[in-house]
Amino acid sequence: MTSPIAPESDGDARRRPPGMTDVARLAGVSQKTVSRVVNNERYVSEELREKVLRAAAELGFRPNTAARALITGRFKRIGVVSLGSALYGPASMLVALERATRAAGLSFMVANTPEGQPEAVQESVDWLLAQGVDGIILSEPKDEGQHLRPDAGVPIVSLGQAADLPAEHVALARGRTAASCREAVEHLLDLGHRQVWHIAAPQDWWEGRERLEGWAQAHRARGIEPPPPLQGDWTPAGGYAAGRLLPPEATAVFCANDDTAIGLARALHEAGRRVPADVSLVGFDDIPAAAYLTPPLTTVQQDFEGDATHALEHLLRLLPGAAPREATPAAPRRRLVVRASTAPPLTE
Amino acid sequence: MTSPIAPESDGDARRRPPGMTDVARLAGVSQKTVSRVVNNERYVSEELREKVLRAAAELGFRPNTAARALITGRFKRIGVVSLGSALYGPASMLVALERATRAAGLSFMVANTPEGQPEAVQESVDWLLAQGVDGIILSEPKDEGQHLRPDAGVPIVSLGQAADLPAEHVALARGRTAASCREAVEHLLDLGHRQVWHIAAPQDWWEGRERLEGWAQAHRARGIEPPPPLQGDWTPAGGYAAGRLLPPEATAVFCANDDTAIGLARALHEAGRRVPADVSLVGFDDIPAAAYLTPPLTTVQQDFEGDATHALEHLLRLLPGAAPREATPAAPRRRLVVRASTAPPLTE
DNA sequence: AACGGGTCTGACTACGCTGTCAGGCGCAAC
DNA sequence: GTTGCGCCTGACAGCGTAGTCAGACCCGTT
Repeated sequence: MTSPIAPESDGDARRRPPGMTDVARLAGVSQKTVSRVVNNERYVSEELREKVLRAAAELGFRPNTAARALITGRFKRIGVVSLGSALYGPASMLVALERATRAAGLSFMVANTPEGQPEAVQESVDWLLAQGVDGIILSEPKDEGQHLRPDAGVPIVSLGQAADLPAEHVALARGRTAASCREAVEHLLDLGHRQVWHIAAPQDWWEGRERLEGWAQAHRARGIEPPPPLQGDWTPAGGYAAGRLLPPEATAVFCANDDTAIGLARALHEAGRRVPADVSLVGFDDIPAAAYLTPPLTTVQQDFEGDATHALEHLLRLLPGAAPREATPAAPRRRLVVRASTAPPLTE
Repeated sequence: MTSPIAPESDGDARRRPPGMTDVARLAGVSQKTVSRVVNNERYVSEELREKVLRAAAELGFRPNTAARALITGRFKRIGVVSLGSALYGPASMLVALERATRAAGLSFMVANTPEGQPEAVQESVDWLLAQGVDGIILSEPKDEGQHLRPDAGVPIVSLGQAADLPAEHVALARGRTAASCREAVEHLLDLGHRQVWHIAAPQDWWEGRERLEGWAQAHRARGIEPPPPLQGDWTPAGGYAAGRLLPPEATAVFCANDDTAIGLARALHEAGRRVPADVSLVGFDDIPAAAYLTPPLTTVQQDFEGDATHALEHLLRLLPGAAPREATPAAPRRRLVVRASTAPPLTE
């Protein structure tokens, strides 16, 4: 700023970050050779390789992903559509997906669906496509993913059901959740309960529907008519509200998730009904707090890491140029964790 | 597949997505005009604009962000370094940051730090820089962010303390958490408790240190010597373990977070001590379950949305070409929510 | 009639990188 | 001595977009 006339003084000019050309000049090689070193291509002498690496380190060179993506047409990035929610389940799934993605050398971008908008999923997909992704995972547990335009141009897989997608784009086997729920309800029936009530998740979440379905299946398999389901909303508040509607003759309840069970437990406590003596409770998720509630909560433990890895591998298999991968090691498992919130019904 | 010899038949050839050139050809204009329309530049006649938009829609044109980033040098993307954790606090902050970022028209990329690695934060920052971001927010609540190389080339702001960063890169005022904690502890002292115990978070988290600091401050302000803090780890399990070490004379405990309080409550229950009659409990976070525990938990409610918006605006102000923004509307607030887990000590 | 300025449009170029291709070298096979 | 083939290197083109600049046109003013 000493000489107002000096054009673009070199001092504080916003200098662009170094490129391969700069590295090449410093190392005394061609730009293409730098490219080869950076990408670990064959046919570079050890001598030049080291010279290039030294020059790159000295300049603090970082390859420009935009330029690379422009020419290769690949972003090495996958997008995830998720409900914007800090609920334990969705949040854990996101963490697991991020871990799996990065382990695969890909980057990871989330788009949360604004709540309550009918076209929210399509909008998030568009957003991800606009940002540039090679594939999309719908972690969105609601139904809105059912109506996607088919012209995305990249593979899309769903963690659950999504009517519009071809069957091979559904990453996790349908009915898996239902089977776990069925097991949980059977545990209660085995204890001697005549029937098991259910505080359901919203039925426009497919995950919620599956949990209800498994609960109903367990009854029907034994020729029992399930009681009418109560309506929850995944939250403790919803569980509490539903709990106040629970009829006095109920002796066992299967909740759509642990948070619901917490709310229900509170409602029961206020009504003077003891858990598990008067009412047995089963949740779903095995949140960290579940083992430390009073009483500790019987629940179904999920395998988010396994699910995430499974879904990602499924997606990678659909990507162009996918190496033919061997069969997925093992389907993720869920298991019932029996704690003190379940007991046989009181014999009167 | 009918003719195995046909070289690259046009049918299923992976055709690249349409570009501005294709749109231009269809609309009968130059590529530059398409660029102008897409970017809402001035000096395009309404007639051409509509023709271009029609052509773009017909081809399903999506601007190529890689090419745009290549030429502008900006990615319109910010990165967030976070602990990979589904803990309520971190997860809520991520959701809030995503929302704020997208509202600002930017995209958003998370890098979770692998646990337990000393250089984890630097590594995540490098990862984000390699992906291409215009700025970075450290949501990482641990200390490892203190030793960042200064040559990032993009602005970095921290949600908390990070010794290496210039002061103006710390987005949230230091001591804010401490003040809230102090208020929580004062609530207990005001109820008549002689002293308040603390189950601390790990002290290599600055957030954990601040919570301990506020607790200690509340004592010292009244000339009381605080009891030695017990060591927790944010989890119910940690709270439970610490709770078993809580001396019998303790009548009030301030927990580093709600999960810790849940574990502590369990330990107290097993020891036959009632909450709040024998021991009062205060948590931190106001997780959704807090109001539905038995007893409902007194706790400090956070303002993740506010914090996220605040931090993002702080970052945007550091970006080159930042419009001079008016002062941030209002500092995010936290407030104490008093529920049934706190009461005066029993008068013996 | 000539001029100046605002409006509109397109040709050209550069961004940083990877793909393609050609060429030089050394070595073994004929 | 020639040929052929691996190994190594660099020149060149081009990915899809935005910046620059020149030019065409229209208008109102001198």
